[in-house]
Amino acid sequence: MNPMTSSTQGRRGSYAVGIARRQKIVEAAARRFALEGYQRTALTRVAEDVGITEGGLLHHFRSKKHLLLAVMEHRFTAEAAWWSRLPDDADGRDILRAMVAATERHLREPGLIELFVLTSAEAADPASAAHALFAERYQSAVDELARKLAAAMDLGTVRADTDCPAVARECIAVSDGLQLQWVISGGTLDLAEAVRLHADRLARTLLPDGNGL
Amino acid sequence: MNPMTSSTQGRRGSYAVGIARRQKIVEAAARRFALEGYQRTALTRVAEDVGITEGGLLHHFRSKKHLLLAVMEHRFTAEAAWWSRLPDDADGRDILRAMVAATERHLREPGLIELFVLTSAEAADPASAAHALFAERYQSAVDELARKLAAAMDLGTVRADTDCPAVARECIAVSDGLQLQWVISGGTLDLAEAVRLHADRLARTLLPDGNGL
DNA sequence: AGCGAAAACCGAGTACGCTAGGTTTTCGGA
DNA sequence: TCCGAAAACCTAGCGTACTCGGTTTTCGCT
Repeated sequence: MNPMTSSTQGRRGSYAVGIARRQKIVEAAARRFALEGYQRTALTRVAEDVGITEGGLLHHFRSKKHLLLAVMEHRFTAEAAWWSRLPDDADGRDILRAMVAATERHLREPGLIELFVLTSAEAADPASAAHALFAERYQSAVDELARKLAAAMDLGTVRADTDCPAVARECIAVSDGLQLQWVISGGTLDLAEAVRLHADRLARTLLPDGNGL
Repeated sequence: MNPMTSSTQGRRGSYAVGIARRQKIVEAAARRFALEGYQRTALTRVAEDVGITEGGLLHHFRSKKHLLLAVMEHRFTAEAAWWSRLPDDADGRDILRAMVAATERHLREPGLIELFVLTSAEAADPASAAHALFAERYQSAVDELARKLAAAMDLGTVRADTDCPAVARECIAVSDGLQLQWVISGGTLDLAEAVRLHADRLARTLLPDGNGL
């Protein structure tokens, strides 16, 4: 998965010092970004935190955006791991409830949603590195959710006439869109409740019994 | 509404040259941003376009972000004007159809969605100028939509047990979230169709006849 | 008409993101 | 063990966003 952590035949690969350094940098950056915001953190400060020069830091991460991306990549893998814990034979109601639970999880990690919104904007530029990562992340997120919905449909816990990929896309769109409204409201909006209301309404058209959550 | 366009007693206000200049600047910036992207446009280029210095430009717009904001403000007023054309006695189905029509409108304006996503991210910072504007815009957008839904409910074209503000928030969240997925997909995703599918599903729980669009 | 205050604009300087090239350090293999 | 190639790191310099004075232009008011 990661070609930098172990030497490939022919190529050299990273040294032990480099790997350790990169880890320190990501940790320091994550701390600074959450504390004082992405825009307001200077690369020099992060470099100072780990005891190297700005130029030295740029050797490991080609740009400030690449550094932000590395921070986000950590979060994404953690998120994917959490979702994979939802069993494949989960019924329709379980899946919708997981959407709400995921939102509650996000709310417990301070600064995460802000960083997510920021990276999203960066990914809008097709030339950026974030673009590729986000494109892949969204694809797999939608696919994974659609797959679980389709499995539930096979088991009869989701109505047979459901457009699973479309519902999956909608769920993720609602999650992202409401997160945006949440940050802009300054945390005033009851994000978890808003997601719950959507999932509840969705349940009434999706589940065979026609009831909510 | 705009204290700069007309002289208030005591204060001086802008000069005619200044107002004309600002307009030229916003036009030039909008062109550049759409053409070569926000990040890649240098303020100096925009200043050159209108025949002044970078310092001169910064006199009118305190920062590059403020300039972006001015561009977006134009779009927002145009958007609000479009929505106000939807009559107050529109029935539930009309309102949902308007959501789809609005999306199709956005798709016809190149670069607009990218700029929107970008400004959203900026607005995540409570200290930024975009924050205030977006907070206000979202509030009025949600309120306006909720109001129209409530009016339709009074006329019996939307089910009586509908949580209008929640539905309004959801519609806007879906729109924003899908726009994000659209830019990240590089325009591959059929945005209008995705919005239509959501509106259709919503119609089946919201409208008294229980049919789609 | 023309005074004067505020707007409009310029120019120099700063901080930061980033590039280019050179120097030092690491560490696999002879 | 120690050679040397690649990684790790630094220094110098450029472009850009932004600040801070100072200078010029506008235009309401007498």
